[in-house]
Amino acid sequence: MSPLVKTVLRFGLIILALLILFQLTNASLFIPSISVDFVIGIAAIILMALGIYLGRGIKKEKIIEVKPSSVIDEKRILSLGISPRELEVLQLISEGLSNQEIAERLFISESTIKTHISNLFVKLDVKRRTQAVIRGKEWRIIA
Amino acid sequence: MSPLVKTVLRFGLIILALLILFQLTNASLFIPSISVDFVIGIAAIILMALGIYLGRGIKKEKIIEVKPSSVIDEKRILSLGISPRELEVLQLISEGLSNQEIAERLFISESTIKTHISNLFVKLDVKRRTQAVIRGKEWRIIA
DNA sequence: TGTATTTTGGTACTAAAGTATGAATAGGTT
DNA sequence: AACCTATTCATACTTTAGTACCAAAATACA
Repeated sequence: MSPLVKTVLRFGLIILALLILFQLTNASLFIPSISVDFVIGIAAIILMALGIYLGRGIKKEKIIEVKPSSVIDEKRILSLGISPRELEVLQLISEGLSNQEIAERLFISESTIKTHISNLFVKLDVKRRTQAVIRGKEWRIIA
Repeated sequence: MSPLVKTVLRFGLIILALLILFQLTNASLFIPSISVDFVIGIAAIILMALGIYLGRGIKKEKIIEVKPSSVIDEKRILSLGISPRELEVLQLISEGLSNQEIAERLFISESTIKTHISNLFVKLDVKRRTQAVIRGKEWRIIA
């Protein structure tokens, strides 16, 4: 089901439930055999069930927002002064590539890769590529 | 807050809300200036809010159940023939330690660490420690 | 146009990682 | 006892990683 359909259904349910409640209230006023307390009880159950259903829907969307928590923190990248190329290299390091392989992938010399990596280590405050990957993920600057 | 306290609070809220509702209902019957529709409206809002709050709690627990999906696959460790010591070394590699640091941590020589690592690489079918970490997590043999 | 940053690359070096091979020891199994 | 596996360690070696220092282009920017 599309989100739109779901939303329409939800609001439809709310309106329907409210209508039924008002009708029940009126009925209870004219038909003494149905106690007001009974109506209130039914109303309570219906509305709480509705609330739980709606709350679930709200939460579901929130979960969807939370789950892809691997959103890159652009601000931190800027504050660390990490250049786009350096970030690209870091990403490839995290994918398990060697300096040679990264160089071939980016069509530049291994020498340049080493420069980028050395600069990265300073900015990330690490000593090894394995630590760089951990930091990169900790600080959400790579996926 | 502990889960027990939360549960008590929740049910306390439910009872409180119901009591208020019944009181309001009685009041509306004897004081005509307060319309029944008004009471029903307030009841609807309170109960739906309560329902959403309760539903949120239910969902939160479900999320907690889903999150710790990183259970170590002991069967795969055995099938790969990875020894306890090798696994220990792999874990420390994944924490960003150098061979020297791993050796000091485990009170054995760096030479032994290299042996373990070489054997690990064969079993994991990788060429570098960065790849070993990726494989280790892919195959759920490390956290 | 001048300036700052990024990107690129080189050389030379040190350090770390990884391979290959062999071997000793301890513990558990048959 | 004989056997197997895990663990340990060493030597010698090759490869990769990483550092230090420098410098030329390219790019962006005011």
